[in-house]
Amino acid sequence: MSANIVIVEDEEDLLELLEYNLQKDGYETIGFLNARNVTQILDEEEVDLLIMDRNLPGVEGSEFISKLRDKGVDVPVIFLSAKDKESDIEDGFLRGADDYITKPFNMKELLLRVKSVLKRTSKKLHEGKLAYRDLVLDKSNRTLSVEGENIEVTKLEFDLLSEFIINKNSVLERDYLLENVWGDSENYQYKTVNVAINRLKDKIDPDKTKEYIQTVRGVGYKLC
Amino acid sequence: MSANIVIVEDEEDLLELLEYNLQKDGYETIGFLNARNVTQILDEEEVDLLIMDRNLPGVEGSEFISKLRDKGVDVPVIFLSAKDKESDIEDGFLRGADDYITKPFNMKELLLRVKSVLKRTSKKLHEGKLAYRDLVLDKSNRTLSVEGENIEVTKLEFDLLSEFIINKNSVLERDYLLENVWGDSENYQYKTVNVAINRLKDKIDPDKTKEYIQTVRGVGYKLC
DNA sequence: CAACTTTCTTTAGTATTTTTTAAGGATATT
DNA sequence: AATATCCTTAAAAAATACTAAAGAAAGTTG
Repeated sequence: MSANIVIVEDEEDLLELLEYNLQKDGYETIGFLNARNVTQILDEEEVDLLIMDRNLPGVEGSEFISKLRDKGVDVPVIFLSAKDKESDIEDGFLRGADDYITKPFNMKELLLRVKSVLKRTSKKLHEGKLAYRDLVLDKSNRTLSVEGENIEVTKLEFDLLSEFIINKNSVLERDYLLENVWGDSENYQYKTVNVAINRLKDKIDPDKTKEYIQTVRGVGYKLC
Repeated sequence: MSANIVIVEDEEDLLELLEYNLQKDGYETIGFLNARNVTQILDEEEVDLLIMDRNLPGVEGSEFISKLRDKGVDVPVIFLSAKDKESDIEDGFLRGADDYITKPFNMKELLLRVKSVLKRTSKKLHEGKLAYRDLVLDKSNRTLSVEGENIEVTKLEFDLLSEFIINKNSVLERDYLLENVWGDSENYQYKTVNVAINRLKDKIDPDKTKEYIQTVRGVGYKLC
């Protein structure tokens, strides 16, 4: 499934050019000539990226984003702007933009920045590796190696350890784990987590010398 | 605590300039003239960002990052490059960089891009820490350090000390503490607070020289 | 499709840690 | 010096976690 991109740009030619190029790269685009109906779209549709001219007639682009952020909308934003004075660049970043491109710009670079922002915001579901100390998880194979040795893990164990590596050094509460690994904190009791974690501990550190996962009594567990 | 930034740049003048400016902005920097010992540093230290020239003698910057990613190292990377041919930009992004700046660049923009990358990658840098004098509580780990030394604390002790740091300098009555730390002032007697506080005092100041928590006779306790 | 295997959840009993209670001694306040 | 308040200590109680094993669910194989 491809990403949905909303573009707000008052120069009609440029808007068309952007839509054309982004669509050619396989993205779904929705174009606007002003910021008026954008908020609504963000509420209703799954929007993955917002590309926005800062110099819109009426509302200032950065002002607009600032308000969005205040409302808790955290869609990634790339600003487009003719200005390149330093103060403006600063303003753009400070107001919650994820990237900033000054006009005139190279279309190819824009496409790459779009790709880059999407890559780091989308959760990188089935690619790459996660590592911590001598634990290495390979997401594509769903395999685990400990100190270079391959260890068989079940789906649950893999997901659980992923969550810990992503949040290394933070204590994860049982409720959080049930919600984010099991996907439902209502219909499981927290002891389920205990047992699952101990099974995992046993697999990654059978001699109990490494202390990868520590239990934080009364709170949860942490990887460190 | 500020972010740690590793910079790899073979032009000595530029490296110095970067270090100077980043340090001025409050970051800790470690500079390298080549990629040789960088891997080691990434293993050993908590590195929050890697700024790397792509055109290093010997190893190609993007090649280097590519290998890091394969090993599961997920430190954010900003590439620096004199090249601006399209094919290069693409390569740079595809190999796991988080941002890309072409030389010659505006130092202010670099600083802002650094800030931006750090903001989205490590939210927990300043967040979630409570500190007073040389007591530092990290909420995400639930760890306490006193004068830089890590001290084990239980859930109750952690919550208790949190309450004191949040309300530093004000006297907290036993009833208030039972209500806000224990969550119930009905079913506990106030002596419970005494014992808990003394246990805490003992942990954070075993020699009794610091006087972090003072008892206010007839009223309660305060941290100062 | 039934038997089997594997994985996961629940339960119960046990072990461990933490917290509370309580009593006697210490300290401050009047 | 008398009194109220607080600290220290130790033991009892409570909370929490671990272990092992049985039951349930899902997937596999003959």
